[in-house]
Amino acid sequence: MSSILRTKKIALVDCNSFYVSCERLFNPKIRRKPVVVLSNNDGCIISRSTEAKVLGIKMGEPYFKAKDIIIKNKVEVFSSNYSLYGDLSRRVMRTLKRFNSDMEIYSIDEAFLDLSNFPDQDVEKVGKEIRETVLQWTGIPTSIGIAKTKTLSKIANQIAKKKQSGVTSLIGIENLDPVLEKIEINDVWGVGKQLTKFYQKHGVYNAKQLKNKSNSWIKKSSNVLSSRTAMELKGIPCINLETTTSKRKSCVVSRSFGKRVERFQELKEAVANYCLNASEKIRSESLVTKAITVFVRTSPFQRNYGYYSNAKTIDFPIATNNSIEIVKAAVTILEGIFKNGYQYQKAGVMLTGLSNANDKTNLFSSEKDEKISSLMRSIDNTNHRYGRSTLSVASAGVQKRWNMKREYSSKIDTADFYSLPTIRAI
DNA sequence: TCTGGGGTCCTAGGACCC
DNA sequence: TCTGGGGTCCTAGGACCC
Repeated sequence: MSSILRTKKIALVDCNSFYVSCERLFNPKIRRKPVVVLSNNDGCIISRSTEAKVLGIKMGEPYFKAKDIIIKNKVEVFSSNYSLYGDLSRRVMRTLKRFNSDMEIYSIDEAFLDLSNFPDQDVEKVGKEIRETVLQWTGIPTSIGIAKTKTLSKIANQIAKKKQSGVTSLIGIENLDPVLEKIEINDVWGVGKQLTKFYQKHGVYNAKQLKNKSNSWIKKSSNVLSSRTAMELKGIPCINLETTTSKRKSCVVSRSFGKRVERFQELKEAVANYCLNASEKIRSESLVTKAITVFVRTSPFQRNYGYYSNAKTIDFPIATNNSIEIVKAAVTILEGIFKNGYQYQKAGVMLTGLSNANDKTNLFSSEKDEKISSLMRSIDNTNHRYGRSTLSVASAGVQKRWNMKREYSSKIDTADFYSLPTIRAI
């Protein structure tokens, strides 16, 4: 049959409690215990094992609020270790690529696969094979949902999470209404807090009800994104698989401080460090930036003690990825927005209007530029070999009292050969 | 007294995602 | 006492132009 008549079959592979699973890989003692992983600065809970979810610990909950439950139930706590998670993520994605299907890496722990080339009746079996392979090769457990559209595969995935087999296919089911009826509106992909409120006001409480709303009503009262979501619930693909990794459009580096910061000098050091980090990132992707924004703010949770938040942007005359130039601009902005007498909690830099460094319009125009560019290259190489910030600029400082809090780090580095886990063949 | 209308481009802010 | 970080896209509204 022609490919036009063939149904789309999209699989969503999602790693279960990904960060927790990563930590468990290197620490078998916590396999069946409740475990949570904290965000930067040990601020919030961002990954929970099933056992931790059962205890009522909420996603995104501030750590200090959950501390009572955590201590009482001897929950294992970890500070986040992004280089470890990133490394394991790459291993999972490499394994998925072996299945030779079109693939979109959607986030650190999720990927969509196009399984349209398999016959309808085979996809569930294929799903199980993928799941077993990933588990065996990387040690990471996944859930897989398969359906005609991305939005439906998200729903299939939610169902798969609750099943022993970890795989759910909605392919070949004539009437999905009984399934969609059980999915609360806020659990639909693309429906957040605000839309949930809006839909509920209009009597839409589950996925089936949204599916049955008229497209024109949705478009008129919300926007095209919402109408796409509803179409996808009907089984009509509107959101394509993004198989080519397009270049990013912006780059943000921001951190909350381990301690409140009041002095300009310390703020300047922090911002300079974020700039070095961001410019190195865009250089590694051969990008240049058109503008930089710097922002500072005090804690939004203590608005009564004098809240202050400000941001400003500077445009570069010529798009650049030169650390020195970027730090200079950032410091200029900071001088403009810094105010004495506030306890700053967070600062960040944002590089926007990114474009390809090799574009004709961005060509280096002078010998001096060529020198700077080669200087940047050698800084990056040295830092890569001897660890970040071996080479830095003067304003970046050395004390870093504002640095993050990470009390519960597992200190596992997969670049260190001896901490690699051994995966047994089953 | 009374002051058009429509197009384009840009930006800030909001909403969403993981 | 203690509340993450990094993205994308859309829309409304202002500036500007003819």
